[in-house]
Amino acid sequence: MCAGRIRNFALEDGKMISMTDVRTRFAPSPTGFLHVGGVRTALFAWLVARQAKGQFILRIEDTDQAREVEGSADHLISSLKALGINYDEGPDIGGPYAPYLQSQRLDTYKPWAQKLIDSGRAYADPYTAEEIQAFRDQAKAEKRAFLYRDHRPENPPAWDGTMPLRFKSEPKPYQWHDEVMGDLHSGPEVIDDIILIKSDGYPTYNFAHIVDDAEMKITHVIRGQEFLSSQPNYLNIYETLDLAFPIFATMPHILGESGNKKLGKRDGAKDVLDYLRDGYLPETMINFIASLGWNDGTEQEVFTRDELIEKFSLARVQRSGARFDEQRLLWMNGQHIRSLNLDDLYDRVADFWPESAKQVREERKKQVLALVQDRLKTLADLPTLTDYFFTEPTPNWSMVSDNKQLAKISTDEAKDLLRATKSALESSDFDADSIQNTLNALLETTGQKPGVLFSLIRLAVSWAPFSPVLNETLAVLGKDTTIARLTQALADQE
RNA sequence: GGUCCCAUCGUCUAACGGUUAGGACACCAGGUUUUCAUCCUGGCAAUAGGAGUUCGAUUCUCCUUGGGAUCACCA
Repeated sequence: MCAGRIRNFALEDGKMISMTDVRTRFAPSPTGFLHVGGVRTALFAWLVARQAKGQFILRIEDTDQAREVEGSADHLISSLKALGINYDEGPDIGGPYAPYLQSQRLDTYKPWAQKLIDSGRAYADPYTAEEIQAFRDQAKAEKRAFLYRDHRPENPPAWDGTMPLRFKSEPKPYQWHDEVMGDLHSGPEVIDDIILIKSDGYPTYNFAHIVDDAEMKITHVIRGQEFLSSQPNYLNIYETLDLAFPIFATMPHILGESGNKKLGKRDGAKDVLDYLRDGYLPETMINFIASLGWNDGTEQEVFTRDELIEKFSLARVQRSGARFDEQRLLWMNGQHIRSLNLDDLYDRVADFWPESAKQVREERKKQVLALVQDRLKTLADLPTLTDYFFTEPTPNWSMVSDNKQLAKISTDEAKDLLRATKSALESSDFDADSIQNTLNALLETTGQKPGVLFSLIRLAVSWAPFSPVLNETLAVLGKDTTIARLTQALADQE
C-alpha cells in the first residue's frame, strides 16, 4: 500500500495508534467446525490487519471444558489455512504473547482477578445454582428483569477458587462508537455482576477476552452481533481494570437460506470445508462471504484476494444481516474458475477428475480441461463434463428422443444424418477449423438447422448432458474416436 | 416480557436532501448460421406504514409495524 494511505486510528481516550500497529484477532471456541458466519468474522478481522500491514492473531477460546469438541481446534486451523486466511501468531505457530490457547493461560488471568479482588471490585459468589434460580424465578414472577447485583451478599466469603468469582459492577449509562454500527448507547440497567472466573477455575469469555486482548495488544475487537448486548458490561470491566477501549466493530449475522434466523450449525450451516470439497474455490468463498454485507461502493462484484485487502473498509460494512444465497455463490465460483490460468486450474482440479482419467497423461487432461473451463461452475462438475473424453460412453438414444430439437426428426432421419456426418468427417483434416468447415458444408447438403444436426452429433459422440463447443470437442476427441463413436451410435440403434 | 440493534427489487446491494431509485444473482424472452451450465442483448421487479422538518425526503426526526440479538458457572 502506498504511504499516502497510512493513517492513524484514534482510541477512545484520545491516544493514537499508527496503522502498522494494528492487531486484530479471531477468537473462536473449539466447539465444532467453522461455518460461514465464523469465516466472515475471521475474514474481516484478517482484512483489516492485512490492509494496515499489521498482525492477525488466532486465539483459541477453550475455557468451556464441557462444550469443547475434540479435534475442532485443529479443524478450525485447517479451515483457515484452506481459505488462505493466514495468521501471524497462533497456537500452532506461537508468537510473542504465547500461548494462544486460553486453557494454557490460566496464570495470566489470576493477577488481573486478584487486582479486582484487592480493590473490592470482585467477590466470591456464595449461592448455589438452585438459590440463584430461585431469585430468577422470583424476578420473573414479578415481571422484572433479573439482576444478580440485586442479591449481592453482604459479607461474601473470601474467594478460595471453589466458588465463582463475580465482578462488582458499577451500573451507569454508556455511549460508545462501533466502526460498523455507529454510535451506540445503553442504560445502567443492563450492567450486572457477571462471573469472571468459574468454579472450575477457568475464566469466562467475558473476562478472559478482555485480559487477553489487552495482554496481546489487540487494537480492533471485531466480533458478531451476539456480543452487542454484553458490551456495556465489558466497558465497565475495561474501566475498572484501567484499560483503554479498543476499537469495536460488530458484524451483523449471516442469515440462513430461508427464514431470518441467524445461520448457525443447528440451522444447517455447513462446514466451510464442505464447500471446498464440493468444488468451490477458496477465493470464491472469501469473495462471496466478504460481499455478504460489504461492497466497495462501485458496481464491482468479483474481487481478487488482493483487491479485497486493498478496498475493504469496516465503515462500509452493512448493519443488517444478509442471507446466504447459494445461487449467487455458484455464479461467483464460475467467475473465479474462468479467471484462473490453465496450469493453476489444473493443479486445483487434481482431486476432481473422473476415475476414467486417472491414468491419462497430463498433456491430454490439460487439453480437455481447457475445453471445459468455461462450463465449470464448481470443480465437482468435472466428471460429467469430461468423462466421455476418457472412456467410451454408452449410447442412450432416449437422450435423442427427449431432446427438444431432435424430437422433430425420426430415428431413420437421425441415422441418415449420422451416416452423412461420418463420411464427411472421414475426409476431414480434423483440426478445429477443418471440422467447422466440414460441419458447415454438411448443414447445406443435408438442409438441416444447426440446432438439429449439431445436437445430434454432440449426443452421438458424447452421450453427455452438456459439452463444450462441438468442433473443438471433436478435435480433442480425435478422428478415430469420433468416427468410432458415430459407428457405435448407429450400431446401437440397429 | 426488559434491553439493544436493524429495515431499498424474491436475494445481495448502490444512491453529498434534488437520479426516469442504479448494479449483480435468480427468473423470463431473444441472440451468438452449434446443443448446453459459458458469453451478449433486452425484460420483470424495491424505498414496510403513518406523521413531521424541508421548496424538495430512500436519505433527517418521531410513532407504528416487522425482523433480529441478548437476558448462562456458553462463547
